[in-house]
Formats: sequence, structure tokens, C-alpha cells
Amino acid sequence: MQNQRIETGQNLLFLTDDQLRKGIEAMFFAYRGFTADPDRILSAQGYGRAHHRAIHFIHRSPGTTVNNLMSILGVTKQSLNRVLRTLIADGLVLSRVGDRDKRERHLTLTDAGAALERALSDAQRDRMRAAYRAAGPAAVAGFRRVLEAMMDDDLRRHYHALTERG
Amino acid sequence: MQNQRIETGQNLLFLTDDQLRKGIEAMFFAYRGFTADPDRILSAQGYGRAHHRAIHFIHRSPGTTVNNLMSILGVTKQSLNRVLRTLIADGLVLSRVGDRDKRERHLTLTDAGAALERALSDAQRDRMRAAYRAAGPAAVAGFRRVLEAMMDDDLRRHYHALTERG
DNA sequence: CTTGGAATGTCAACAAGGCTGACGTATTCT
DNA sequence: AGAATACGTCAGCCTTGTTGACATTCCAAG
Repeated sequence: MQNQRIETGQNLLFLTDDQLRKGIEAMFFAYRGFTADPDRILSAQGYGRAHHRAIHFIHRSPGTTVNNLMSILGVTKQSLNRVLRTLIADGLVLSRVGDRDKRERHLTLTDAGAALERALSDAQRDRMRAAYRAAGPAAVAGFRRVLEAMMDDDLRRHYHALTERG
Repeated sequence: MQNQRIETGQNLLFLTDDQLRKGIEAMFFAYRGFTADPDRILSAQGYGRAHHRAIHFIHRSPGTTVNNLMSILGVTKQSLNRVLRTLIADGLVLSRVGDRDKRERHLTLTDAGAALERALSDAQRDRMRAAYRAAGPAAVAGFRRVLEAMMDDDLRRHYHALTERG
């Protein structure tokens, strides 16, 4: 397994265990950087990463339901509810009863919520922009291709549902 | 900010907020896939991601000290110690007093620890290999370049220290 | 030799944020 | 009318992070 045989005409040395390990460790260290800046802002306000995720996806899909958010975030309604409760109580998120289906709650950001979202995504985008700029457009395309191939099928569907209409 | 101006001669459309957002969401969803397979193995054994990380880096740097592991993992000694204690008690990790400096503990995997490490990294590599294969060598190079640019400086040093000698 | 500081371990307490299970309520569908 | 759905909530448990305090062991400098 360590030295792959050439299966097709192209060089498959990039599939050696060593190359894969480097990718694994790169993901680990990069994800730390990826979350570092928002984490600082959040902890200063008494929030955590879970709040960030909720705020991000409510911003991306205004009026989304609790159920939909649950499936995007991959957490139980109890976990999500704990986060939403504080965000609603703090006036960052608004929950209004559905028109068609009154069982549903539609979630949107208030002005204060949108302001925090902006602060968080500005910080995260700054780092991402620096990384993109340093790596160049071709590298960015490859970056996204590998990440997409790494996702579970249901998460890839969520990813596409978000990006293809934004 | 939404529409970047052309700064150099090349097209900088890949630095738009929209492109950055897609990268951010890709990181989020991909990281879930990245950890999904090891997580299944771990929870079946009563362990968590923290145990995986400790086992991974002890495997990568046999004989490493607690201090070094702390700085790689970015957690406090108390957090790390709790994980190490269970791994040592379960016979997966061996802690032996240093020769030169007897205050230090040098950590290595036992045979059982190495077996679990193999199971975990096999699972994680399988997914990474599938993603690499689907994306192709050029994409993989870009993937690694962007991730590296995303790391904090001190983490990038750890990353290089690991990869440049393995 | 003594003492200061470094490396490690341990105890306690706490918080975030996952989880399961159970229950209640309103609403909608069949 | 009864089943299913969407949501909220309470209770309890787990992992994994945090601080703070304190003991031990050892190296190294004075």
C-alpha cells in the first residue's frame, strides 16, 4: 500500500500513504487556524462555535426552519435549541411562527445578529482571503475540489444547495 | 469589497466575498467528513477525538514529551493528562521517564496502541485517498497550498517539523 | 549545598456543547 | 378521530476544554 502501482497512464505518487498523511495533518492544523479568529470574537461575548454555526447558516438561509438547521448542522434539536434559546433571548435571532405551517418556526437574524455575523465572517474571510491570495487561483480551485470530494453525500447536498443559489 | 478591483495583472475574481464564503463552507462540511470515520471507530471503543489526536501524534513522534504534545495539540496539560491517563491505563500508550532529563516523560504506543492507530488512520486515509483520486494531483497540490497558508505561524512550524522529516 | 525554576502529575470545580429519553403542545395530514 | 410532524423543554450523562492550587522531582545557577 505504501508504494502504489501505476494504474492508469498518469503518475499516482500523490496517492502514497505519506502524501495522504500530509493532507490529514494539514487539515488538522488548518482547521485550527480556520476557527481561531471567530473563536476570539465569540469568547469575548460569551458565545462558542455552536453559536457561530447557527448564526452563519441563519444568515445564509433567512427564514430557515429549526428542522432544516438541525440537518445542516448535524446536531440534535436539544443541542440546537440550547444555542437558539440564548441567541433569541439576547436579541440576535428572531423566531416567528410559519404562515403556511404554524408548527414551524422561521429563523432570521435581527440587526444585532447581522452585526455579529458580519464581524465573525469578516474575521474568517480575512484569513481565507490571505490564504487564497498566497496560494493563487489555481490552488484555490484544487482546494475546493478536494474538500468537496471529502464530504459525506448528504453534507455535499447541503453544500451545493447553499452555494448554487448564493 | 464585494467586487475586488484588479490589483495586479491577473484576474482576482477568486478573491470575491462569494468565493471566500464557498471556501469557508467547504471547510466546515469537509471537516465533518474528515473526522466521521475515525469518530465511529473511537466511540465504539469509548474514546473520543482527543484520544485520536494524542495517538496520532505519539505515533508520528515516538518518544515525544508531554510538553511537546501539549504545544502541538494546543490544549492544557490537564486536558491532555486526562486523555493520556486513560490511554496508559488501557495499555495503549507507554510513558517512560527520560534518560537525560528525568522530569520528562517520553510517550510511545504499545502494540495495542499501534493497532488502534492503524485502524484509525486506515479509515481516515481511505477517505482522503478517495478524495485525492477524485480530484487529481493538481487539485491536491492546490489543496495543500491553501491549507498551509491558512495555518497560524506556530502551527505551520509544527506541521513542517512533522512533514519534513517524515 | 541550597535554592529557584522548570516539567510533570493530580485534585477540584466549572462550562460548553454534544448525546439520549421522555413528555407536552400545537398543528397538520390521513 | 387518530397518527404524524415540528418544536420546546426538562433531566441526566459524557467528552473535552478551561482555571486554580498544590506536590513532586529534578536541573542548574549561585
